Amino acid sequence: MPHGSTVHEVLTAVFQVRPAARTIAAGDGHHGPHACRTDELMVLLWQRALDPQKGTWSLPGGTLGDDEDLETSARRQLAEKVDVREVAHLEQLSVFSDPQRVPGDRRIASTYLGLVPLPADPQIPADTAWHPVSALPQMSFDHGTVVEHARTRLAAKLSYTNIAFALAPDEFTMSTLREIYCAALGYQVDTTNLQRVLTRRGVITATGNTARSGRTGGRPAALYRFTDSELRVTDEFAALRPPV
Amino acid sequence: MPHGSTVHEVLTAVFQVRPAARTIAAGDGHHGPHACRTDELMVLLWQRALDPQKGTWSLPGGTLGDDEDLETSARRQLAEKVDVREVAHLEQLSVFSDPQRVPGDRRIASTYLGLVPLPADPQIPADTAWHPVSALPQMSFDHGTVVEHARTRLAAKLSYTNIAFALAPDEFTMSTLREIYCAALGYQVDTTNLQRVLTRRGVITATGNTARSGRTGGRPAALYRFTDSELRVTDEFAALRPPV
DNA sequence: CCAAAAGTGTTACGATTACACCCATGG
DNA sequence: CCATGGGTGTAATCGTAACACTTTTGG
Repeated sequence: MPHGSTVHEVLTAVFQVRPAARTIAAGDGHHGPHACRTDELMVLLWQRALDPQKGTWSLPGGTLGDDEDLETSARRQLAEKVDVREVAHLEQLSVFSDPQRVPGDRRIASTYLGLVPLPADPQIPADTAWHPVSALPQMSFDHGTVVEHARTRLAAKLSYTNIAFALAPDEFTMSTLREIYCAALGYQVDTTNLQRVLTRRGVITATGNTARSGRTGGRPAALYRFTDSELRVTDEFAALRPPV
Repeated sequence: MPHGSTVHEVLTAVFQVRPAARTIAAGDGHHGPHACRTDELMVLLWQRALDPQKGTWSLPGGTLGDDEDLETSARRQLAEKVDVREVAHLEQLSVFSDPQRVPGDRRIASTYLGLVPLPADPQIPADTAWHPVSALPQMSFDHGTVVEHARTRLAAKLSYTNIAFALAPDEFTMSTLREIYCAALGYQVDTTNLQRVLTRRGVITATGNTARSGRTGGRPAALYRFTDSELRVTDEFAALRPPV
């Protein structure tokens, strides 16, 4: 065999919608009536302290163990290495198998998309940080491509599945849910229509409870929850639907 | 290490729409005006001559080589082992990584969906045969699950991409295309609407040529071709479309 | 009473489906 | 000239987008 060993690794793009930690220039105090600015979709990365590619940012992950399957491995890596346990949804993306994708021994990477719901704020190690998906730092190897795939997959599934359950808190107002969709999709979403679409499809259910109004007044919002806490396809066919 | 070696294998579910080779009871000579009966979606399988699971049917594939990536490997296996080279589209499905999925040394399987267009009729080895996806034989290991995933993926993508280019001949009539969609989806599709949907989306283009009418008469059909010969998403968002 | 936030209703539009009807060809 | 398959047109439907308007709260 011309090669040394081949190992199989797992890489996970962990996403969460989080308050944007940007330094806002003071004076720009006005928000449009539907501004999607406060929250942003972020991805969890750690910075390499050693070569190769010292200083670049990597996805959490590691080598697949002999007795675990990929999903188990992904969950283990997240728990052990970045202390993240609140992953509400984990799904496989594609495999990166180019023999030259990393220097040294061959590493075949199976990649995952992981979603962490809103209230969680895991303690993460010092070399680890959340980065806005819209402004990634210098990424290691092909990890930037993985994040891009993950973002694309998430945006697509927001449109025809209930996948947002894994980004939202247990109970939420429509405004909060709208923030989440805006952050994840990267464009404005109308609250009214969001409510109607998700209700029609049975994705969300009103709990009957209401939130208190904020300090600035305003009518108290009704609270909703996701009907299921597991991925469900709600609009399978864009066209050529099966006959009733 | 408690284990022997771990190998990475590639398995491909190769689909083609083919005439159903069923023994039809004579006398049932009538077809409904839109019968989707003549053609059927079939998958290429080979029968194991040795244990484990001797006699069961397997997907074509094999071990990943040291210097090739997964897609290259899949193409190589199909060319070498079942002599199939006319694969117009190949895409990754999921990875099967359960340590116990096959007896003996661990095998991690990356699975693929491959599509062969209509006019092709590759010479296949003696232990190999096309089987209707709707009536699979006794399958080896988890290969039945792979076929099921592949079928689901194909059906979904028929609805929002141009993936049918990889099942259709270069030039075709709408009737032929309808046969293909019916076979792949497993339910009736209206020719008129199929034409309109695909034309509106720019998926198919009229070539200007016409086919000759059959022996029984009938108006000659216009010929079409797919605009692209590579996968393209034509209807990304079922809902929550980005604002214009 | 005013601003702010939430909820409701209405309209318009786009895409798809279903189906009736007209056209061209071979026997 | 008639059966057969192909093509065109139209109406009904469904779901979503856009937006104006009403309701409820805090100051």
